[in-house]
Amino acid sequence: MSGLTQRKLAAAAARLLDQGGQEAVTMRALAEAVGVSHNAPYRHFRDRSSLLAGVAFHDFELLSKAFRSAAADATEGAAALRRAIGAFIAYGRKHPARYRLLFSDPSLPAEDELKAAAIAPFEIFVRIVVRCQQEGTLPPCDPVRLAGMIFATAHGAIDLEIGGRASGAKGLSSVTDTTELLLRLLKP
Amino acid sequence: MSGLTQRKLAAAAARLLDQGGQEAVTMRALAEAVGVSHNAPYRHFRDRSSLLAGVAFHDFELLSKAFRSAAADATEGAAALRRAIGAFIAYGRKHPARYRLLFSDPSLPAEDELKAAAIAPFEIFVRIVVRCQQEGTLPPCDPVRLAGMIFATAHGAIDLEIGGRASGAKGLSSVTDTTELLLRLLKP
DNA sequence: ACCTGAACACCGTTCAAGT
DNA sequence: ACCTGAACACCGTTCAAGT
Repeated sequence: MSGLTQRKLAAAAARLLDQGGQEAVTMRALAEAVGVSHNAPYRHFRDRSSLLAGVAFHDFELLSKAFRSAAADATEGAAALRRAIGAFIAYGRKHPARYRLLFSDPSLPAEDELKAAAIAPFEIFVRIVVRCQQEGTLPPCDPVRLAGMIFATAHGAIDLEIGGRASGAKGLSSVTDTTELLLRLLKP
Repeated sequence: MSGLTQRKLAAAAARLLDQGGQEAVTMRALAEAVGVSHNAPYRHFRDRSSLLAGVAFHDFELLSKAFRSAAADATEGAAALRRAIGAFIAYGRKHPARYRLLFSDPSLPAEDELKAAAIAPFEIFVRIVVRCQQEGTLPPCDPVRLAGMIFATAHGAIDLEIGGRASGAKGLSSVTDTTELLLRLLKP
């Protein structure tokens, strides 16, 4: 697991996702990008689906790191929450195809290792929400549900934007606007 | 436009989406489902992408109708809002692949006719939000932004659920829970 | 006008064979 | 152990030809 060639392949797949989206990630384009024969990737990944799972695993850890930094760098919970949401939005905008792979694509395999990596960022997010509740900047209620709700709003706004569904007429012109409005109205 | 065979093809495509998701909708499977040669669909749709656009157009109108019914059948704005959100959730759960096609898929073409159909349900949704504001069951602020925010939350929760990202640990076990929590916390 | 079969350039994946 | 070329069963799409 995770030998050098394997990591090189996953990195190349991430690049293909950024450049041309899901459909650009063909096993053959990947092989060519790395400079091997069209079927060599099968030595390192069972199939296309588990290659994408490898990219997703890496990126979930990346987001965990970003959320941890947000929590550590801010002195107040409210600031930590805004930084975490900001990192989430920035990732979605910079890497739309990878974002969808992580948070939307229903074909992503449900392996235990990947599921654990997927839950990690959310758990950090919950801890930030708890801090806000202790500070009194978020209402007192079940923190997991509250975090889930805020997370769903951010995800929905990001997904609508990168899917091109957030025309001005929809009041979703800015993802930051949407999440800011939510946080403002949630203030107790 | 919209001859009999064309509508039969779009209906068959919707069925394929429901049964096997995006990847099951191949021009060849579609042709077989309707009983014509593998390239006959090209007489009615420019390509696969515009076939999917045809399905999306039909479903946007379906949702507009559902939202209009929600608005008409309820005597109070708050009830209308819950019915509209309920219809939105029910559609997403019953037709996940079609839901993603309408609200997530970035490859959906950006034709004017389709964009108009896509905005229609949201405009009805905004009017319901305005009614809630007049009743005092939603806070007074820019209604389009508020509607956009509620819509984003519902979409995010639905998308996470049909993508299999809403394990219990995420506090997103029930989409209805998430939207209910939002509406409860938004009550002025 | 509408449909057909053949064809082209792609795919993912497998397999026997090489070093 | 790792890579290769050939092959298979699929795709979307085009085109010349039929009625």
